Amino acid sequence: MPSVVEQLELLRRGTAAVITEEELGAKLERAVRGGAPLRVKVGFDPTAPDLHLGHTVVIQKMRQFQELGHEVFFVIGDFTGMIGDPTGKSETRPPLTREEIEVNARTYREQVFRILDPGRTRVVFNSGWLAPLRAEDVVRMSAQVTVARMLAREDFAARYDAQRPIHLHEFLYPLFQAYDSVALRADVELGGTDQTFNLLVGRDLQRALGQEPQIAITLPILPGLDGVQKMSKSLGNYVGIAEPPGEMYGKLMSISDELMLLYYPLVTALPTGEIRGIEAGVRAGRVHPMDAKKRLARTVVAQFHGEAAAQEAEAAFVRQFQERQVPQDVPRVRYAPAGAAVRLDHLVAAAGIAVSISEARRLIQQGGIRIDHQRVEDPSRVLTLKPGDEILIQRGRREFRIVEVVEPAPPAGPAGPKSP
RNA sequence: GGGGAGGUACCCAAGUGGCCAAAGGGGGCAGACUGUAAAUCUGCUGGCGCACGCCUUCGGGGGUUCAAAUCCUCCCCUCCCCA
Repeated sequence: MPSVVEQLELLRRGTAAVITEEELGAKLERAVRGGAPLRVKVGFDPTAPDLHLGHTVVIQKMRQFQELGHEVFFVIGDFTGMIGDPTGKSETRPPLTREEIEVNARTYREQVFRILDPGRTRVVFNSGWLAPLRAEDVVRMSAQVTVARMLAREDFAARYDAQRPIHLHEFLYPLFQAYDSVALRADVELGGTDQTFNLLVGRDLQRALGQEPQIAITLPILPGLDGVQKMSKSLGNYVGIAEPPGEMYGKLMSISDELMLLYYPLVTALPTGEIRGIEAGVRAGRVHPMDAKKRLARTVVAQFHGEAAAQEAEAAFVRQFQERQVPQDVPRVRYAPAGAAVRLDHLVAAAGIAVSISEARRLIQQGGIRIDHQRVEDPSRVLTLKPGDEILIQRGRREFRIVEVVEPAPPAGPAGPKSP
């Protein structure tokens, strides 16, 4: 195990706060001497079926602990998931069902080992110790925190001020999370800066129950692709770590230059010096921001899919968006028209590229649709189709669909239910 | 337990009998500009019909009216103040 100084140096990197560094040093000191590795805990709500880049900021820190020889506990909050973490939320979350939690937990597990070392990760479910708690235990825990302190939390305060509901059980969330630390005898808990309060409650509860308090390490929250709100699945501004390389690459290329510079230190493992160099180059105009962004996208894709896939994603990106070529893997849709004559708007809707005929009409009228590379403007235009025809439909710049015309369906009617 | 304020489309929010498929903003989509940038500008943003037409939608049910998001009634939900 590396020296305390070396460990501290690495672990401190990229963090928002370490509460407290002295205590962390002391714990590391003991670990180095006695050899007992630190017990590092991170909790995840099994709400999002997809892990995204935002999660990886924390997961990469977990990985560092592992590399230093410590033990990492990946806590799946299957019990607390039924409450729903109110952190940062402007309203009560709907509770998850047992089944949803199980499905989500499984996907979590699959995804997290793209980064973590399975050999040094203990995946645990907090229902294991939370479900058996007695009312008495809950009462005792609740006595540790005052309502005023809860209301000091910005998210709760905001809701309170806005006269929005805050349900009593939401107050229990930080407590239960804190109890996870007690149950695991955690030495360290990691989380985003929005978790600060919860992590601190963990320290309080441990102290109250006679344990040495954990070190709370917070990491910056990764902004979403919009650059405004934090990255989250439900806001749709995310890059999932299980997404195909092309998707990932494309999403990263669409972010603003400012955001790109912010992403570099948070989502890549590139050496600090190198990142500084890129930033300086961009700011001085020596490096074209687009090239810097391509590098970011390539680096991230390579992290999850390998170097080859990253190269391929970049090549495909250049072909499709810079050279304006049609991508190779255009989804194909079979279409059985009711007759030989088909109106454009119907065709576009049937291809699944517009959600309704009305939407198709609007898109066409606005010049957003190309048929076989030709922009079309009259939604009422009639095409004559025969089985075997193939039509390339393009919506905007990034959506393509190839419609294969097949034998007209029997009487039933047109309707082109397409494959997913 | 008493008093008061509310529930409008994806979100926020106007609208208090017909001119309301419902102002405005956000978000989203498309177009222009570009580096798929971002920012900005323009258009669109319930469904079905080519269309001035029809259908569904203002917490839920029932009612008044030629006509309801708007009036009445019952129910559900939220917030505030007092106890």
